[in-house]
Amino acid sequence: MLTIGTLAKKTGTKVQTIRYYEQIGLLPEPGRSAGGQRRYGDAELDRLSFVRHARQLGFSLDAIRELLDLSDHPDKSCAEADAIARRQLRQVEQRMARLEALRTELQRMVHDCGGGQTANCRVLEVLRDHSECLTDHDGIGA
Amino acid sequence: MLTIGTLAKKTGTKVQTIRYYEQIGLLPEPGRSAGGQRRYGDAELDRLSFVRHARQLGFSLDAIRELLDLSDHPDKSCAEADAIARRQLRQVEQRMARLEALRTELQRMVHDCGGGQTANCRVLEVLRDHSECLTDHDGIGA
DNA sequence: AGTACATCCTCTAGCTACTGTAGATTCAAG
DNA sequence: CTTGAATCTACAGTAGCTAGAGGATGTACT
Repeated sequence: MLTIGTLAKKTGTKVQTIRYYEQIGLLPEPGRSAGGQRRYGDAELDRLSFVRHARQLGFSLDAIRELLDLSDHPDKSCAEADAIARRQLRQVEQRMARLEALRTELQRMVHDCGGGQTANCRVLEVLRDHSECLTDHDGIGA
Repeated sequence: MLTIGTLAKKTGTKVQTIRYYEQIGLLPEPGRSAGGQRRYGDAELDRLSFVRHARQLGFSLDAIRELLDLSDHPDKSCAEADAIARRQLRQVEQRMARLEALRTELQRMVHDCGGGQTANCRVLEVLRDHSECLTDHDGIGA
């Protein structure tokens, strides 16, 4: 039986995050010690590892909820899990494309910066006037 | 003189977002009409455009605050603005590297999915067992 | 002048995915 | 039996907005 701290260490999760996952129903309520502290078994360890791994791959908690549900029903079709992963892949590719454009623009900004005074700073100039951009970036950072 | 709605349209910002920027001190309090509605001039339009453009390039509101401050003092050294932009560029490059790893992993997941039952679904298997990953992805989505 | 309707106002709450804090309790080692 | 680390609950806070309620204002038309 694992304490919440040990589980946290084993999965690279913060203790509070585990309690948060329990609160939002992503993890089941675990058993408790006589004194009321949470005690976990291997099933919970596996489930939390699954969640963390999916988070590292960028899946949202909602998507993970769906994946866990699929994982709990081995007779269901694989198609749904595949669809979720494909959706995730598309998102990742979109983010990469946006970042690519941002990188180009930022590189140009810092490259052109002569290091003089802000009055004619390239960085600020570009920010002031979008028309100076060579790329059409449209998304926010992510 | 522009109403908040017109300013919103011209800058591609939501009305609430403009009020939010004002609230957190990113935009100055504008003048008001007799009835108490906000009225904006060209200075505000420029400032908001600057903010939006920087946001599109992924700068945080805190970084934008710094950049605006530099922009307000044309005699200051350009070095700070350059440093902020370089920091941003580094972040973008880090995010890209992480996404690259995630994309590889996701591609492998969906490619290997045979479309059978979830019991032997490749997607779920990979999520269950990190050791099946070829890449070491460590960041969350962004 | 009256009326209809879009836009505006303030205020509050909600979103994602956590993270941090305070004050009290429990556990394990010596 | 004490000490100190870990745990408990509950609540507040983070970024960067977004949405809604309930009411006031602005403008165009008759």
